[in-house]
Amino acid sequence: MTPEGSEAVVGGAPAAQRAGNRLRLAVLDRDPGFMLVLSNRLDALGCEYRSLTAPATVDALVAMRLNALLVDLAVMGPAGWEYLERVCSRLPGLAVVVCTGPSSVAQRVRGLRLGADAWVTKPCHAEELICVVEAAVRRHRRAEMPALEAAAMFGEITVRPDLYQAYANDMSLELTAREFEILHLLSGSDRVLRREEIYERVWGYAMAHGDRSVDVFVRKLRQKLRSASPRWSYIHTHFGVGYRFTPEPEDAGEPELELVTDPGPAELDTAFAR
Amino acid sequence: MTPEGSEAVVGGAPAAQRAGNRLRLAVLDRDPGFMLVLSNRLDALGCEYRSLTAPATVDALVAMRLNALLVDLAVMGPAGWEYLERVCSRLPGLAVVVCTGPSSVAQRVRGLRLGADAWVTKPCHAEELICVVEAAVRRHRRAEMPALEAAAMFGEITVRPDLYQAYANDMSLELTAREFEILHLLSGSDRVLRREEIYERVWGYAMAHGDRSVDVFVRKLRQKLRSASPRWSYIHTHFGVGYRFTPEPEDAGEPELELVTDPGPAELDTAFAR
DNA sequence: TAGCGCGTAAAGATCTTGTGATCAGGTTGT
DNA sequence: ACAACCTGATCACAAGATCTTTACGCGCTA
Repeated sequence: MTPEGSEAVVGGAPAAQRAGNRLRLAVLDRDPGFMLVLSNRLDALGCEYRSLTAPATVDALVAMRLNALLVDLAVMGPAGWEYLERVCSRLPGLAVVVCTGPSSVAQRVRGLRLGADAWVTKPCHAEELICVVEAAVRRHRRAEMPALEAAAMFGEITVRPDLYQAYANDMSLELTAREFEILHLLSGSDRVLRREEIYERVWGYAMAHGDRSVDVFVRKLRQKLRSASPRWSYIHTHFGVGYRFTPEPEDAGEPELELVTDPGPAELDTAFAR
Repeated sequence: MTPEGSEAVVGGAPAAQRAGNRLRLAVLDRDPGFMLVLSNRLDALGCEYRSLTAPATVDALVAMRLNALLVDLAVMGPAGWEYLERVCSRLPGLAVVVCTGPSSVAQRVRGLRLGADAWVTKPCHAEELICVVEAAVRRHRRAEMPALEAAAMFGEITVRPDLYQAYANDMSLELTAREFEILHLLSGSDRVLRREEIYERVWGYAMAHGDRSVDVFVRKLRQKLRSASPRWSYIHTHFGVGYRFTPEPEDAGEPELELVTDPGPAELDTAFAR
């Protein structure tokens, strides 16, 4: 498994995944004719792609910042199944489409069960194949879409996705790229986010067991948030679960009437009663 | 099975959320043989499905609370395209799989571009078809996650899966992660749950013989529930069996006009009383 | 009434998180 | 190309919070 020439095509992309609306695809296949036809279609669509002739490591795939992976299992023989499983489990956010020669129902079922999003049998039309890939990517993207770039304000903090920065009283918090991504993710959701979830959506792949990266970044964020807006608290810990973002004024001393601070159950639009 | 989607909406509701992990599928097809084979597989998987012989309106589909729609475009003829487009655009959270007879590349491309998640050509194997549907749903679920877990109310208690917490009168019960998991599990099921069952579903592995952890947690839960909602009892012991969750007003002497909570005949402890 | 299951309570073990520091790798400016 | 600088990944440790285990006595069933 050689991570040949795995430098990312585009270096500067600050965001891991919000890179763009365009398809970023890697094709693992050794059929020159197939690649030629496919390349023509991909070029015509102005799609960024990279062709591989040997399986890339998971880390290499991460570095490529892909939306989708198109793979011919024949390239790897029996080891292909393991590879498919590893890629799908480590990169749950990556659309994986298998395009390979004649196969049995059992094989296709196995591939799909391992996490592949689609299975296309060769020979096939490039146009159709690309549609299948796009359909798979479309799904994943729907999750990212709501993270549009509208500025939002929480307490004294303003989050500016267009500037990749957050502010308090017109003063920048001087967040680094990753810090901002985490703040942006948290602030865009009013529920508790588990660490694994945060990691997966920011780093782009599954979190290793015992990784404390999220904690460390939350600490840095809290530090900067506190020094910019001392009277508010924003990121709340849910022990054993994860973190939740909600601007709350720091109850500084006098206990006023009740702390109705909990916005939770007040608005159960979807509550059921029995 | 008849297309009356009412039970899903009005009914005992808590089922709606618990079933969140399972596939809820509607099949729009007129081929009896196809349906027969497919039904067998779906039954074997314990999957909830509904078969339709005529296109349902978008609103009807919403009422069915589906994860996926499997459709044979042949049922509608040329109008099928328009239907496909409308369903896909109005219900972006629904996985739509087309399974129809022989088609041209152009038709398949059109279907996928209109928003279908996959296109399977008949004749096909039921097993494979279901895998394709599951792959589409799997991908979808990632995007729909936040909306899936709805809040639920029992007596004076509100359970908020999105906040990993329960409330009574806008006040948090301060449940720990594990306490919440158990309450969530219990409240989602009307029947008596054996200790082993609870343990296995919360801890994730089999309970050791003689382990009292479940009892201890039930005690803590009862304590917090009682102090937050003294006039109700929620977790009931079934001696020698396990526990059952049902909100019941504490009949402290005079029977006031209570909710329709009728403990009498409703006490049929069946698995389907809902 | 005897035996077992269950409620209750507390102490100890274990797991989580907060925090500061260090190290390696990449980026920027010259 | 080189070097200063910045960022992100890990580690170790401490403080808490939570979970498990154990013990005892009462209530339920037979």
